[in-house]
Amino acid sequence: MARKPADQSVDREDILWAAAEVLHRNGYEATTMKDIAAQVNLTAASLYHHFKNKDFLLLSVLEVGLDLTIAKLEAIESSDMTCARKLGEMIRSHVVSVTGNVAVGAAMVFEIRALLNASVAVRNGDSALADEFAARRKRFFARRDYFESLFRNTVEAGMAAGEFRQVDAAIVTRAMLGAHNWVGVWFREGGRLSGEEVADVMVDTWLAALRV
Amino acid sequence: MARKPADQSVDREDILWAAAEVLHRNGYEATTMKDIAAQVNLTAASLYHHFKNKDFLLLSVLEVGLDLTIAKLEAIESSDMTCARKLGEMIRSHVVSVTGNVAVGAAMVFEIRALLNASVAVRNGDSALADEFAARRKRFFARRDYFESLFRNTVEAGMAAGEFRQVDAAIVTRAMLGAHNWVGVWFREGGRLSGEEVADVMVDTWLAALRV
DNA sequence: GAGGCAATCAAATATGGGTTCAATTATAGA
DNA sequence: TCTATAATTGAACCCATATTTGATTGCCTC
Repeated sequence: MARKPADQSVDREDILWAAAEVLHRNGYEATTMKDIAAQVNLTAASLYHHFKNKDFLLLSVLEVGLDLTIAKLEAIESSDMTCARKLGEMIRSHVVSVTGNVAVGAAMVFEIRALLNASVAVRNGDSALADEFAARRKRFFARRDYFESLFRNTVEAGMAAGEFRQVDAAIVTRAMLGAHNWVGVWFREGGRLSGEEVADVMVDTWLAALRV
Repeated sequence: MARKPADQSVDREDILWAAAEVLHRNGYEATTMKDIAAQVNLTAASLYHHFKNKDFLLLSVLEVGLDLTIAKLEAIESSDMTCARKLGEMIRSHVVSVTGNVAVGAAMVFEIRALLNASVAVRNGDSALADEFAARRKRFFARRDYFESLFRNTVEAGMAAGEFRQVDAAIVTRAMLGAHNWVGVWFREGGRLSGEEVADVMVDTWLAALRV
């Protein structure tokens, strides 16, 4: 009943992935600290050694997922392909991310509302914690907006370059992201199509929607 | 502290809409019976006069939302327009539903997982209730599949008729529904575009994606 | 206007879940 | 080898929440 041997100990990372997994299955409110802990063979109490509380844990999951996705997108954006190529690669990358790690993908999508309501710190009356959380949450949403802008900018650039037809880039971008996010809901490993194949269909669909 | 005068009494319907509202704001698990009750000036206890328990209440909300949407879609499907016209109308109808009643729309989307996990009856050990719930839930999911099929069939019919290019109808349909569902997440009354206008963009986008 | 049903509530119950705490042990470094 | 630190735990705490119960009162019908 104490520290585990080094070869079976878990770190922050492990907990994050486990949490993503459980979060995907149950949703934030329905996910208990015990559930998450069980996934890594810990007790609920142990989680508090790694995270301040449940809200921070959730937020960390979302941050990690978002960062991973953004990193891939940035690499594509800074390449020198045509806008159409770029957009295609971005779509593929996003969809593959979602299918490859449904947990994080779905968490990203569905737990954001929980994040908005998050208020454990407030309930506790610990205003320092509450402030820190508010700040991090704000940063997260800013980053999510940035994520969205990577797609939107590419769409707009493509229109400017005459590669795409004229559309309401903001709405079309959100339609696109909605379609991708939704994949995390219905996609099942071992189904008719692989993640790559779903991604192919998406790329084809959106490029068709935008073709001049 | 008893029955309210007839002119201010609430019925099942009122509670359902109120619940949809709160559910949209907070999500299933974070929504308390008290929250819902407050929305209609009742106490939590009173809700149990109208619904067996929280799970049944949620399920009822989803059923109502789905039924409304399906009714509109069926009317369109049974008309004698071209497939393209039909699909356009279906998209418009769906998107307008979502923007016009974000509560139900979002509940539809986001609370389905809660529905999957729903287990109050089970927790209670009341197996009669559990069975009844399981049956209704099953029916709900069947109906949701039917809802999806209304779109998919139209896409397929359009392909067969040569109105649409050849695509993976199943995936494209889900992409479409994902895009629409997502509208419930970001749409805000009083934003740059009205619900109708958003619907227009969606129609345009999907018909473009499918045009030969 | 009496009886019965419908709708409501306050209060009590039970339980689950987040969180804290003090104690315990592995590990790394001196 | 000794010590400080990191990781982990069981148990306790506290509170919010779903649900039950029994009583109360408006309303409709005969």
